[in-house]
Amino acid sequence: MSDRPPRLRDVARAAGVHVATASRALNDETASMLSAATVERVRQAAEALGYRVNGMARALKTRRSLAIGMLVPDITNPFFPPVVRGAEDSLAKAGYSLVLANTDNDDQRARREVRIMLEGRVDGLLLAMARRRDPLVAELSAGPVPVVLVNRTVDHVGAFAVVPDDHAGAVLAVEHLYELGHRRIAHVAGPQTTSTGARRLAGFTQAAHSLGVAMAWIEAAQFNELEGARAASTLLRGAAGDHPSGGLPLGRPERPAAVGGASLVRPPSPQPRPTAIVAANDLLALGVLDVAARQGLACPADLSVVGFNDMPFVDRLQPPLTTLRVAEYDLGYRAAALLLERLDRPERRAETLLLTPELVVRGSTAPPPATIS
Amino acid sequence: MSDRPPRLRDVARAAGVHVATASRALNDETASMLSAATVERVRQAAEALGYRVNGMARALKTRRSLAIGMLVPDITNPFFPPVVRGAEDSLAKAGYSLVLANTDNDDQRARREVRIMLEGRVDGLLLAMARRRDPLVAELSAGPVPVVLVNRTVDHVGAFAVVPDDHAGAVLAVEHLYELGHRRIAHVAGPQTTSTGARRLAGFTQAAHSLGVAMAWIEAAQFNELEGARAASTLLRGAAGDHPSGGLPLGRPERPAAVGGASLVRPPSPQPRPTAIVAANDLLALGVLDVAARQGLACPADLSVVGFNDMPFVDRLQPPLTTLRVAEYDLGYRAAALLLERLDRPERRAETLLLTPELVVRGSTAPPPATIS
DNA sequence: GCACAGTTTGCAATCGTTTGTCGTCAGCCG
DNA sequence: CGGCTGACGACAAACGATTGCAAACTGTGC
Repeated sequence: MSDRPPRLRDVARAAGVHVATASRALNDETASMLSAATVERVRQAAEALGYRVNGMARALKTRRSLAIGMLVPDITNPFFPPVVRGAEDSLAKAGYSLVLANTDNDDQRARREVRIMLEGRVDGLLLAMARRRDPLVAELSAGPVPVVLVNRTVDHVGAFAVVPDDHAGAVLAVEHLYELGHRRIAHVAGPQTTSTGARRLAGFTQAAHSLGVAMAWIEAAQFNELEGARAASTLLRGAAGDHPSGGLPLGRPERPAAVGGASLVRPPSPQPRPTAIVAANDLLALGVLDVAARQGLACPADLSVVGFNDMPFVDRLQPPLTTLRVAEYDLGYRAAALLLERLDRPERRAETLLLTPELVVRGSTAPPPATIS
Repeated sequence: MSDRPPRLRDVARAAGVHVATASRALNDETASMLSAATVERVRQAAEALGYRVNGMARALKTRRSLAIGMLVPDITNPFFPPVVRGAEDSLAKAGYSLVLANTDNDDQRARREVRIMLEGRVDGLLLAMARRRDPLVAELSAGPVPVVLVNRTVDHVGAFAVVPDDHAGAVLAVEHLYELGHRRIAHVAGPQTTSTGARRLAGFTQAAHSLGVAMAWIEAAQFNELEGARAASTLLRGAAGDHPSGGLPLGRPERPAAVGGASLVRPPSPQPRPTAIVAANDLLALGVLDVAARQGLACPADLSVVGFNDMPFVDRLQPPLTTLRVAEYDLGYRAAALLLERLDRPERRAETLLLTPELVVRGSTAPPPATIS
């Protein structure tokens, strides 16, 4: 208790060898240089003394901390725990530790955390909070440690990233609604500063356009229920404008003018309201459902709603939410695996891995109400 | 890119001072030993070179890594993210990093993670996975770094812990049901190997006893929906036994004999089924609701259900769940704060902080159905 | 019996800081 | 003018491992 923990020197002395020999004996890669007897003797001594290698000293010498830093906007958002879990499992398997920090989408806080992590000499960074043009991500990518983006990526080419195929997912959602008979579909888009927000919108508009359905969309300022409700109340105020010319450039929709946090592609006009809404994620969908209920619209009888992500427990809502399942665990797992690979092969070329979402049809989508129109 | 990052030596040379002087200039506590001019000159040089202190070297010298390890059973369980978040916020404020690992309630995995963390020389440990008699926790408490338990504690006295007042919470739940008119109340108890499971059961039985209501309870093997369903199906099979003599010793109920993972305090007898069920946590409550629905029992008309924890989204279930809100964020925040204090004052005496839960009445509880009995 | 090859092991430098101790120098008072 | 007192800053010794290189030792073949 009072005496300090044993050092390698103590082990060496106990085993009657030099400290260098002890080091080699304890290290699996170098143990083969030594005779089996010596290795055994050293290991016994280490065991007996309760020796534990000093990671700081080792890291200082080897320039490897065996730690990876991960930045998420907010672990409290139900989307992220599985991602973190996947990353942790992947890293643990390789003997790495996960250092976690929340950024709250706050650039200042993110920079602070990054500085601490970099000073702590993490070997790499997993970033789940990237914006499409993110100066911090740009700096970091040019920095001393390899970076892999998760879930959200940047517009700039040349990043390492593991993200869901947002575009394809949105197309799936629209096609599903189309097949049910919907011809007026709206989208509550996520913040267009994020790749997820932008690509889902792009997929939505492209699918709507190529299927020839009337559409409208609004950008939510954040991925949360409040913003979802705000957007929905505009969309459902009989305000859904017909927007047949909506094909935006694939994957890079232009940013619409924002109006008080939410923006309209077309000014409200006395058009019939949409019969279905695709939300850019489940949290937004929850907001939509709230507003619909408040306005006396039954889901799915009067309004179909599709979410995105298949967060835990959305299958237990009333009605259970139709949504796009993205393999969150895999997102984290693959991203961490990619990062670990890069540590070994630094010359590796940039690559983006797209994970295809799966449409999960539940109770919140149904054929549109029969109308005279 | 190709050249190594600048070292303190480089900064010192650029500023024209000795490396020791540079070190002091960059350190807020020691900067006062130097003239203002020198400090300024060194800081300018550091800034210009983009100097970043090498945490490994510093940690090696100071024996402080500025990192805290945290072990949770599974970050994917919605209860834990707020706890982790609270801990991270608390630590970040003090300049510490959070190293996170999942144990899956697996002792082997936990030991592995702990070893890695200790080798990485974390300064302290936050443990959210303790069992009532946990040899690992015992070893760790006697180990080289301070330990603070979160959410779950151990039976052995002398631990540092921040946990919800489980006993009081369970009493609140029973009293609430009693006031609604319920006189036959059952409990789906959590695993009795955990303090949360045991103390909630103790509170339940004590309250039931002192109010003189008929009660029964079953132990679930784990805190999840499946086990909740299993327990409920037994409890609702008209199998709820009258159990007036159930007062168990306060805070330390004896472990009942387990029967295939779930155990009955009394063998099933043809008694009327309970009109209300208190579940030891929200996940178990979800399982109860599933079974009730499957058996055609309406909640709350035929059966009232109370959960525990107020997990995210249980307010959006149908019906919204009545539950006990424990301040999860605070749990993590306070635990981390306590740990940090211990780092400064190692002689500090053990203490347990109990956070009182708050009863949140929602739609899943109502007066019992009027019966002839 | 010796040179040589091959295997083991020891030596010592190094990683980048922090910090106790000691010199130096300027200013001030007597 | 000399000695004393602080204030600054430099020296050098750690912290505990890893690793290139060289020495020592073992056995073998001639």
